[in-house]
Amino acid sequence: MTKPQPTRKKRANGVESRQRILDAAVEISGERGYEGTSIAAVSAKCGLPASSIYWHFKDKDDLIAAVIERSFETWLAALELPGEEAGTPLERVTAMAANVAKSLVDEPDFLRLGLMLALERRPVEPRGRTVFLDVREVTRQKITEVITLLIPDMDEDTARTLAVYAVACADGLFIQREITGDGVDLVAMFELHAQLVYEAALRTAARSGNHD
Amino acid sequence: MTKPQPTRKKRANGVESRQRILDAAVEISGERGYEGTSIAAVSAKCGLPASSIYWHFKDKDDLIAAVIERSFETWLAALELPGEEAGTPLERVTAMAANVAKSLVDEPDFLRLGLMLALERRPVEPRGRTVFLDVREVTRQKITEVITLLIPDMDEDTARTLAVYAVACADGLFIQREITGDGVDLVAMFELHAQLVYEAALRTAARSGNHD
DNA sequence: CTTCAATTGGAGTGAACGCTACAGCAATGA
DNA sequence: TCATTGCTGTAGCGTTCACTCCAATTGAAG
Repeated sequence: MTKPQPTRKKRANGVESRQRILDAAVEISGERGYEGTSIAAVSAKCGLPASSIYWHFKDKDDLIAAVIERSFETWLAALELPGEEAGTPLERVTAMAANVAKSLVDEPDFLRLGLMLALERRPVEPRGRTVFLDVREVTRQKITEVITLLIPDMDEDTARTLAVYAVACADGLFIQREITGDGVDLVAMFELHAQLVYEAALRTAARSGNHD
Repeated sequence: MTKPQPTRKKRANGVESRQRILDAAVEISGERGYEGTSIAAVSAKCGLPASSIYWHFKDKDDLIAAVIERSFETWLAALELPGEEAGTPLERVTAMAANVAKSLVDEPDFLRLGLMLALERRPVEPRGRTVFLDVREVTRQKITEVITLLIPDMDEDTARTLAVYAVACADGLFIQREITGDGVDLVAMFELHAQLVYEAALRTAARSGNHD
């Protein structure tokens, strides 16, 4: 078992360096955006020369995309709906929202960078932007599933609209927190948001259900 | 009346040039953000040399700030609550939201730039960022006034929280539209949003009102 | 016509940008 | 031992950046 894969982990320094570069890059790009992220700054922050960065990543675009890709799993992990034993549907939904909010407070760089990329309109779209939009799309689908799971009466179309609305507002609340800092309780705001959307969904379902 | 101000408008070309520079700058900065806005690009788009830009504006920071300042009034104009003759309170609120949405669809550059500035965290904060945050704060106060006007029972604190929530979600919905393009109806989304917030406000007021 | 201030045009500054070339080095496999 | 591989260090390439200098132009005022 010591040498079945001869082409693996010959030098462990490589993967660690890659992480250090990504750590530096996520921080800087999360603060300054795409154009504001200079290779020199990333190099200075991670302590590795520019040539090392270009050994690990094809170019700046590739680096930014890798930054977002790495945060993907962490992000999805926070997006789980607690099981039925966790309480009423409303409690489960608010708990899920609080979970997401907490992960955003802990590591805001990912979403901050993603939203900046989403807002930018540069002639050649950075790969990181499309990757982020994919993440967002997966998120939207998960929310849609949660809605249809908790409110089976609801038709697919309304559920999707509500999910779009829910995700969009979540982005806005995140930005609000970035602006106001600790002055606003993101967890509380997310819980309020989850409650409003959930109640709106209930009312909508009841309305369309009564017509049959 | 033809020459009471001898030091005014000697050469009309100046003010027009200033407008052309700002027109170019709002477009470019709305697409590429602060760092992505190069003086050379603005110069090329407005047809004036860099020296003219620097004659009208102190530096790049001053230019970006001026871009936001100029959009201030246009923005506030769209933020008016229709009078009582316009219908029920809910109709008035949704009409106001639709109005804002329309103005955002027409001229998205202002808010796109503002949100990018708001998200960025550069060592020396651009003046344009603080100007935008001021605009946002005025907006939030106006929304607060609308809520307390339409629902007098509501206490000031809850009204403010709801206003923060309403403005934040509006930003998020705008971003959603920027991502999805014409695939999402921003006006409809804003109307839905206004309705949800209004109903939530009604329920909150009723709840606290019943306790006395 | 002369004067003068308001603008424009163009050339140019040093610094920072993304990125590359290449030598050097440490560990591995033969 | 020695060539190979994986990664680092240095130096520097061409380009673009924000910004400046200053001569030229233009319309109004005296």
